[in-house]
Amino acid sequence: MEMESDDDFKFIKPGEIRVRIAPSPTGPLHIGTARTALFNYLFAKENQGSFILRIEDTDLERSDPVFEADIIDNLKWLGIEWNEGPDINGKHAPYKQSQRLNTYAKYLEKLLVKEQAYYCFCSEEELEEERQYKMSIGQAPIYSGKCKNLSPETVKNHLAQGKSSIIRFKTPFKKLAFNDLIRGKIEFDTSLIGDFGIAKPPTTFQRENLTKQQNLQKVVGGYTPLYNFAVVIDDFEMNITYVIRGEDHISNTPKQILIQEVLDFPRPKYAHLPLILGPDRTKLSKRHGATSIAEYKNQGYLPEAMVNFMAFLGWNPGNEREIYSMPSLIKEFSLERVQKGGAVFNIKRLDFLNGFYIRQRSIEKLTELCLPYLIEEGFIAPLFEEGQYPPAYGGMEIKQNYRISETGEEISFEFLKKVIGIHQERLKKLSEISDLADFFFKKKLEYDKNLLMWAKMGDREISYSLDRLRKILSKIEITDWNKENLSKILILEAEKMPNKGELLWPLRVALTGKEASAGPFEIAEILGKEKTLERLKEAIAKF
RNA sequence: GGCCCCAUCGUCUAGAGGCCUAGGACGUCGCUUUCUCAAGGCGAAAACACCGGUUCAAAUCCGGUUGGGGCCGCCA
Repeated sequence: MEMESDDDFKFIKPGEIRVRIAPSPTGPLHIGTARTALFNYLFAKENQGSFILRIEDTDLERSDPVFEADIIDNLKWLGIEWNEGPDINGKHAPYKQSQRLNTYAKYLEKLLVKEQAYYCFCSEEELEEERQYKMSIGQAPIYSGKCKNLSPETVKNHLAQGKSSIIRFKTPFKKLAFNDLIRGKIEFDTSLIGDFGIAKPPTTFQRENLTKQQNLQKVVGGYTPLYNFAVVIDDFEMNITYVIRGEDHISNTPKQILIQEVLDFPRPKYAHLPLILGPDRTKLSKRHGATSIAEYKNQGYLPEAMVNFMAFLGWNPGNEREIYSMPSLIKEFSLERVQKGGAVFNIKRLDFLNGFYIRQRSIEKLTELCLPYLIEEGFIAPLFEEGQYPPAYGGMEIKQNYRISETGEEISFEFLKKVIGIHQERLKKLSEISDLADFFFKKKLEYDKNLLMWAKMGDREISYSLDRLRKILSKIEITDWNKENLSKILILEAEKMPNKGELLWPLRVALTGKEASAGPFEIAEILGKEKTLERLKEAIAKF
């Protein structure tokens, strides 16, 4: 479905603030893109403006619908929603450049006719050589303009022969300045830019894919637009008033302004955000570790933590408050308070915020969030009637009964809530629940008997403590088996010892097999009398 | 190499000429609590890159130096 540019954006309100995020679907949603999206979103919301998602998929070979879906899903997961786009089933789809090729062709033709763009037949090898040479003699590595003055006949002949070419913009020489909302005046000498490419011929792959859906004849010679050109056309057509993007686009800005000027487009306001940096202070990239939002989501970071964290990468409200939800960010955000310098991605801070938000969640909600990790680990499996097992976890009802894989025992959602509940304040990310709570789902605990020893206890003392525990606990009625009672009785008993640890440490280790864990009383309560005694017996057997 | 951008604790930052003996947060360390680990409370160490200038007064303004980064694609 080709869109006709002339009618697409008729609904735009005059004076409206309009921003966009323009990711290319050549990889999953990157943390940097997400942060840029967030700043655009906050700015739009704060000003009752429009926030647009535009998928920049002109490079068909590198673009992948999988990544497009990833970008959309994760933007939504973060709570960053666009409010405009082609109507699909009553919902706004994102704009896609691949569906707007006719629009680009129209303007490309215009530039060609006005002789503000020209065909360049130089080979890529030739160009690369030129670049290297210019760099070696200390010059700006720009295109020489060799094909700029080719005669119309020569061009026609080359084209007729099918000689490979790209279309270049005829960069005028001038001093150019723009006002950056974050950095102030930025100046360029355009003679140092060179004639950059604005459209390339389609590859065979592209041609095959295009002919199915596009009216190729309408595209000038089948050329597809390149970034700097497509952006200018789209930002104009979509009436973008503020371009808020990463600092890495500063040097693209004069190119885009030049095209705007030639085409008589108004100039949007620009704001270039500082980059997100790795620990080595270079642009955050794959080699620094996880860079996609999806990876963080899978590790068990909460969207509110991600949003709070990303907002403070290069921005702060100017007061001492550090915890912000999306609505409060919308209220407080301002471009004026955005930093100029790059911000190092500090995972420790993200962990802190995530832990904080985990502690804010209700236990019920937290349990729902944690269960997938326990299922994934194979500790538990949802219970289903015969043949009812759904294909993927996604469609499943979470609040239901489960089966412990190792023991076959059936457990309720309420039981799991208790398990998660005692670990709430220990979790930094959801995925950690498996290591923290594994002992609830194991048939037999594996641990060294030395772990049972607290301080300077010897075998005799341990045996005594464990035996004592077994005796006392077995006398407690099952109806009295709760952490309050257990605590009352056991603390009293422990106080008879030289040190409480001599009784409580062995108990906790016997129940968990761990050096560090939640408290023994709450664990014993959840485990139940039978299992608690069983584990004590197993511990005693080690001596 | 050329052009552009940037510069306060390890990190994110407050600071718009005197409120600065430079504030907060994460992290680190200590104390507290405690059977352990967390969480919580209290506390500590920790920064204005350098050199000039302007000014009675500079982290704040100006110039330079140094350092760091980004971009220089038939990617976006």
